[in-house]
Amino acid sequence: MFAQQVTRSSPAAGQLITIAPGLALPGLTMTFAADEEIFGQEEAAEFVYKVLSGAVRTSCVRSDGSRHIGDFHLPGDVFGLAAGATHRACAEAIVTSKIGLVRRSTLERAAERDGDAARQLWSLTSRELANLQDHLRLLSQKDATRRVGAFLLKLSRRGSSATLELPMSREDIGDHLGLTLETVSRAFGRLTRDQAIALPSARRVVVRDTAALAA
Amino acid sequence: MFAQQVTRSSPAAGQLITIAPGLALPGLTMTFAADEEIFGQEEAAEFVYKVLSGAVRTSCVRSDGSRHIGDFHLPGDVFGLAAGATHRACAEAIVTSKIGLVRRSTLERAAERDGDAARQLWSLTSRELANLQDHLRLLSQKDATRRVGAFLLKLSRRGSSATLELPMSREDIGDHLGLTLETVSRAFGRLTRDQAIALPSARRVVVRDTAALAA
DNA sequence: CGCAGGTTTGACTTCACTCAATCGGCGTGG
DNA sequence: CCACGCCGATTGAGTGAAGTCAAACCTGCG
Repeated sequence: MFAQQVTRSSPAAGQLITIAPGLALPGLTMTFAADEEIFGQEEAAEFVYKVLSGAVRTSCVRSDGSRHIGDFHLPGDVFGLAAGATHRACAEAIVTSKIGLVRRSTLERAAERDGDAARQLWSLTSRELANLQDHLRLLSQKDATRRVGAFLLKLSRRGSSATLELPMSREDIGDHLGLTLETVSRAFGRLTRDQAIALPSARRVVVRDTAALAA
Repeated sequence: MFAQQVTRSSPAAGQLITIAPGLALPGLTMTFAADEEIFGQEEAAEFVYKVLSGAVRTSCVRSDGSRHIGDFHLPGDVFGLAAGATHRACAEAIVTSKIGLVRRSTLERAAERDGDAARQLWSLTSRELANLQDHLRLLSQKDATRRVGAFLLKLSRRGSSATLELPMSREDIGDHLGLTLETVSRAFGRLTRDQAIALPSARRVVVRDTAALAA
């Protein structure tokens, strides 16, 4: 059931990781296999992470055993920045992923030295917060099809092409949107029938009508 | 239907507003009547606000006309900090509220001068983000009673006494939790029957069993 | 070629929404 | 001081959308 650290690569040190435009800091890169844990809930927050390739989900388990996926992180995204002393969620690679790591202490020293770096970090956190507010608005919306549509729309805005390659399963999407995997699947079906998207395969989505998704 | 600026007080300038522990900045205080707008959606974000007394809701209207309440702000809370150039939501006083205002430019100058101030602001934003993540976890939970229970629990942790005075209506709570006002009312009823809370009056809640609320 | 995983589809149930009526407190005015 | 009216809250009946359980279906991979 759980991630096994089968193919964790030996860390490569001495890399420069670009945390924000104009803010590159020394760190290391590691490769994580699918379903491998990057950091755990309640774990001390030692690093800040950046997705170089692959995809990551940050999730936590509720008291009733159900899982909540806070967010998905795609190449270019920085995550683990919002944590306090310990992580409030765990992060796992969805597919094989190359991750850049920068020590928080490195970050803090850079912020102290350089006011511009501090502002970049502040701005990064603010943008993350705005993202979260959007997602909140999405979730407080009830209609399942709209939720899935908005989710796909957000993904499609990231990619250059109209075709999306989904790294995550229906269950992952469900746990992110507060729906069951069956409902997510039915929403895909309805969107396909309504010509809003096309589904060449289960994990490949072609966005046909962005307006219909936003509806 | 909408806020009317009936009793807006003339602003009192030259006050020191405590934005964060050890970060008091010059600003002004204003008093807003119930349902009066503090700032509007799409409005330029000129100030950062702090609740001195009363209660505030930040909300926005979705494309389908329904209202989403992002958060409630109680005395001591700072809001409007996360905004970019313009506000992404509007803020209204729920009851008569005294609000402290500090210009963003004042804040930014303080952050540039003083590294510690910058860190305080960063930390404030991070805490707001963590709050939002909690709320997200709450919302992706389906059970209406649990949502309301968790909401009351969060409120009760703020107050010193076990008795809560709710400034907001059932509809406000519903728009915050993604429920209808009737469902909120039924959840209150169920929690009362289960001895988790007592309801001396509609707007007064006595928390009897915190464990039952968390369940 | 067959297995295992994720995905789709189906039948049934449950829970929240909708619409509607009633209740209750509070302020106003007679 | 009491009666009325207003507004928010509660309660009820019926509907609909998503959840649950279960079976069938791909599809990539050993």
